[in-house]
Amino acid sequence: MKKSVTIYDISKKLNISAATVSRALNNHPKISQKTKELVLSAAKELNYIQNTLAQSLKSGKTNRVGIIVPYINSSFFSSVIRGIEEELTPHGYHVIICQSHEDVNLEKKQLSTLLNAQVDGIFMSVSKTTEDTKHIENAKSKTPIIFFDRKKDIAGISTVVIDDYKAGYLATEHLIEQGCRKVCHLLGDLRLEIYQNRYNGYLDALKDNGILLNKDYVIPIESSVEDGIEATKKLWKLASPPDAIFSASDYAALGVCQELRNNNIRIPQDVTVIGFSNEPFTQYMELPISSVDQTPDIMGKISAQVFLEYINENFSGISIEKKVVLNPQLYIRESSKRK
Amino acid sequence: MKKSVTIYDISKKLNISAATVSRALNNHPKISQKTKELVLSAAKELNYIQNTLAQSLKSGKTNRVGIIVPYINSSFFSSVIRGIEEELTPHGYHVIICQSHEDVNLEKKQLSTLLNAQVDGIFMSVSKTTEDTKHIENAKSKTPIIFFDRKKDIAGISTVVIDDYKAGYLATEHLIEQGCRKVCHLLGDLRLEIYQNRYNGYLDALKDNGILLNKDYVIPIESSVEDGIEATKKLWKLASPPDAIFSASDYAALGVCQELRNNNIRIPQDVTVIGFSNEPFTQYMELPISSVDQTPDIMGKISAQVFLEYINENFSGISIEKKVVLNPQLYIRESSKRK
DNA sequence: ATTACATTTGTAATCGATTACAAATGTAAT
DNA sequence: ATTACATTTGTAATCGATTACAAATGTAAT
Repeated sequence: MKKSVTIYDISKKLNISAATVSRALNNHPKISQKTKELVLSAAKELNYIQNTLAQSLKSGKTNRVGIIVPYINSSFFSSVIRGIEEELTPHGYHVIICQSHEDVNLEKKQLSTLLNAQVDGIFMSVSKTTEDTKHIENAKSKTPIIFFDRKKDIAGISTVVIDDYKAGYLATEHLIEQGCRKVCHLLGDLRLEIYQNRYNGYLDALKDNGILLNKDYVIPIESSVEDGIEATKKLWKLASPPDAIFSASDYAALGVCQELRNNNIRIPQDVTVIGFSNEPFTQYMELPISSVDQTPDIMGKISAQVFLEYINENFSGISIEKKVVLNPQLYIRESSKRK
Repeated sequence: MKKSVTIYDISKKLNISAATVSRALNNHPKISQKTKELVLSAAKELNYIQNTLAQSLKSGKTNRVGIIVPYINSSFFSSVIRGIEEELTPHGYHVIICQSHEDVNLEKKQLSTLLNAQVDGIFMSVSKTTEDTKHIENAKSKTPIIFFDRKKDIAGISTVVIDDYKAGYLATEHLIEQGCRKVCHLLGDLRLEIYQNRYNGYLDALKDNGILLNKDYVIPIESSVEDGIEATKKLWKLASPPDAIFSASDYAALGVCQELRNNNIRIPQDVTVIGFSNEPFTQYMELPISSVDQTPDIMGKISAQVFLEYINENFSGISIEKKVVLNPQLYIRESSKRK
């Protein structure tokens, strides 16, 4: 380690006290203009870098927030992150991004790393394997936490999510409106609320349109191309294959489309397909895939705003948890457009 | 801010000194087993969290490294990040991810934020707009820096890259081997070395195969679907349109395929296409697109190893910069396979 | 009981920056 | 020159954890 330049080095050089240097660097009003200029130029000359560790230790504020997501390489999560960044950067915060890789143990580790790093707040979307939430409830007493998208019901934690129920309802209703009656659903991992809600939306849309649920038409999947292919194979072994597929995952919807094409089943004439998340590839396909957009940029921005409000409220002693629910946006493309 | 529990709280509770508490928590050999157990259980009871700010301030080591990438939502960069993480996490490091969004000013900011955060090292891939590198040379004297993929030539900075020249050469050669003679190149931003190298590989592969360069066949693009479409339009206005396209970007290659399909030009019969980066969508297309894989996971892992070696060497006083060059991998798919 | 030594714990300084309070210096009026 | 006040700077404690060195305590032999 290179020994770093401190305010003492500056103070020695200028024959003034470290306190004065500190004040000059922070543009304290009671320091004369002349001294400020001297200090600033000396700091530049010595290539001084403020040690934020020491500063944060003193102030109890790090101006750092943490974000824990299952993984960063999806359009959805990286867009939320960008939204949070864009909202917080102007307020002087900087963002630490951690991945849980869908593993609750890693999530615990990341959480405690962030707490150790004394972040001023944590944004998180829980992993699939997060069932017990003690680690989160525990962290809550140390620093404000905000859930986005994938939440757990914990008192005192604000949440920003989309209306997954409505999204599931609208997607299903859209397929029915295209003339489909045998609508099936590729169901996401029920350990996550979002998938339960999308499923509930699907169920109610069927009911409201007088369609009886066929349990064979509900197939649990992971969010992968392979699972989409497998699900399709299963469905077309049924006596009566479906004429519409609402997938809780874009990747699975992609697998569906591949498998249908391989079997010369036409989309959307024979089967309509809609996915979820509006991943960029859905619009790039030769046959663009319909999908539900979760407005991740807005989700990020609003999460950040909720955090900032919390920080301010907390100074004045108030502190109410917020529950923000955003509207999903359907993107209807060729895969489900029969007109 | 909630006031945090410190070792003093524990020491008061147990009527021992803070020094003993500190030693017990760090499993110091000269502390009796009984005391260690007492301290550990008291710490648990009080919900004690070690303040790494104070610890790092004392030790001069933060066990934190920074990564600066242009953006995180590409398969390439998120895979490199994951590679670095997987290699460093077992060594107790944790990773701060920053995005420059291709903006040198933001890059400067992120760099100084990381320096202020006293990271033990910085991994970076420079932005497109980084021409002047003073900020990086400056940072170099504060903390070890490692370039991956997008580097600048700065003495004393280790680099881990793929052989982009070879990649360009192999991709072009592959298209020629398929029987194509009118091979064109969608050229990336020349402010980045990687694109210059890919271009040079293209040029030499042409030359070695006795094909004269047609300057109309080299079209500068940004890495986007739109630019791929535009480039294709330009190319097919030529008297003699190409029969092969080597794109320095997968997204542009995708645009090419879309535009060709819209004009009923067959791939690979009429035109062969190969992209670059092996983004997941290339294999998911109905007509899968050939691409060059940059082995980002390996790039990440090796970058991390170079860092760890540096840290160790530095303790023994040695310090040699390393230049690692990885081999690109061609993934030949339908878009360029004429057999 | 005394001594010699090993084991365990405490004292106090330190990392770098901040800030309440005190002290020093400057300014203007008499 | 003295006084009263304003402006500027310094002293010293502090944030939380670590550690060299010193001190205290325990153990075993005489």
